[in-house]
Amino acid sequence: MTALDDVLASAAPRSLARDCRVFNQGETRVRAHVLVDGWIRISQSGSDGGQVVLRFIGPGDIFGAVSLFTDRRYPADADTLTDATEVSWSDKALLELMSSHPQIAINAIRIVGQRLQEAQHRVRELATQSAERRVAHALLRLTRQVGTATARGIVIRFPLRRKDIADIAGTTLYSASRILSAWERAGWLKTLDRRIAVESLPELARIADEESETEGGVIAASADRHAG
Amino acid sequence: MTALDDVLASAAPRSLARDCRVFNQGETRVRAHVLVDGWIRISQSGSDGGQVVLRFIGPGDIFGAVSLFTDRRYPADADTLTDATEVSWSDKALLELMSSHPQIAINAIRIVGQRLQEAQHRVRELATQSAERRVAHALLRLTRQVGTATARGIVIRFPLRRKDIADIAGTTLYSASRILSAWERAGWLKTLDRRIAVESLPELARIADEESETEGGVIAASADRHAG
DNA sequence: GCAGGGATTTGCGCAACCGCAATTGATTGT
DNA sequence: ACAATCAATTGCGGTTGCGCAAATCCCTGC
Repeated sequence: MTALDDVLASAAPRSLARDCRVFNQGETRVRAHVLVDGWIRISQSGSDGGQVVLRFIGPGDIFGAVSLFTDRRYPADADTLTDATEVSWSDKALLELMSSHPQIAINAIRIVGQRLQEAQHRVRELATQSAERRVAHALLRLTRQVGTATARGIVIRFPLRRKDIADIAGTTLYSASRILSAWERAGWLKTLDRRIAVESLPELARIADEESETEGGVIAASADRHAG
Repeated sequence: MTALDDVLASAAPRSLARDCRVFNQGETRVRAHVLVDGWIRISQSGSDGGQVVLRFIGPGDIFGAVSLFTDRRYPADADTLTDATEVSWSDKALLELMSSHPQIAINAIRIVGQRLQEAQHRVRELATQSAERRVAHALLRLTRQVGTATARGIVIRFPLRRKDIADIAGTTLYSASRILSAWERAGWLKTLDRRIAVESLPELARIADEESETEGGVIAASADRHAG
């Protein structure tokens, strides 16, 4: 029997409607999931109200799997952003698969390792960079991961509220709103029906990478304009 | 041949002096390391000056291994905090070990998975909590990971500068200094020769967990005292 | 014991950013 | 079409925390 046969034999498929909870942070009946179709948001919230979006899951991505190896509780919430289809495996099935096909385990290390590096990169960003730069980075990553080139610019595949952007970039609803509407004013992007269309990637990249040479972001610049 | 025999046969041991660089961020001759003895600091710096401490490595911990599975560059710097001994494996040796002993790969997933969860937890902390709370959390983690109970309280095993604390908690040298000296004034800890001794864990835990009910940390409280 | 150099503290001013509150704009259900 | 709900914007004031600069502390080497 090939690895693929084994994998498929033990998989449990499921259909999910839009805007529904796939699993809850803290839940203990953990399974390893792979998204076949659609989009899912993984977010974590603290005992205080604080919340962050950890990542977006697209077709082909694994999610919820790490918890099988740690404390057997999901570390975050998963919500569908669109209609979606997933398959999942029990801990027992997954361990058997990995034992008989070590390459599966090795691939898993690659994936988890990449996410670890991303998370650590994000830790540095949050610890050292300004809110505006973080929003710029967040948008750049989104365009790369889930952007579609159109006549209006690069459109992000699913609707995002200001609060979502804030939770991705690690700032507040208000700051996110101010930053984004400043960029709209500058003509670098547009939001239409919660869907963000980036029209000038280079400008965002400039904000994101700038050596903070007191050139200031758009917010500071527009404040100057009011004063002058 | 047992798994352990295989592992030992392909290991390369090395001795390291204190305060020396084990590997550099970006280096491409990557190996998987295990620390046998001593302590190591893993830190990441950006093209701007920004720097964060990602974690401390103690006896028995793996480090630098994830890079074998991702882009084959170390994602951070590693420096010894004490004299140390490590063993390491080439990518080839590690992959062979994992292929012939899947349990090794599965254990690796557990370890990387735990670190991923820690990193994500830290992302949330940085995105949502105050600098003072983050310093409190950092100290609590340090006491748990590398604390020794003594007559003077729980002492952290290796010397830490204020800048180190700042890089761990994601704040600045100045803020870290103000926060820690406020806590010293309150009698909750002492620093002696760069070594921090925590005398009142409960107070730190209170700061770390408080629902931010405007009870305020020590900094705000002492400002009040000056004003009053 | 003394000079030198890093580490730390702290006053001060300032920039970033938070968050309420009020308004406007958009979306949905009946 | 209209009310009700939800999202977004923005003025304003307040807080946090950054960061320079100067003073002090403390360790190390001579």
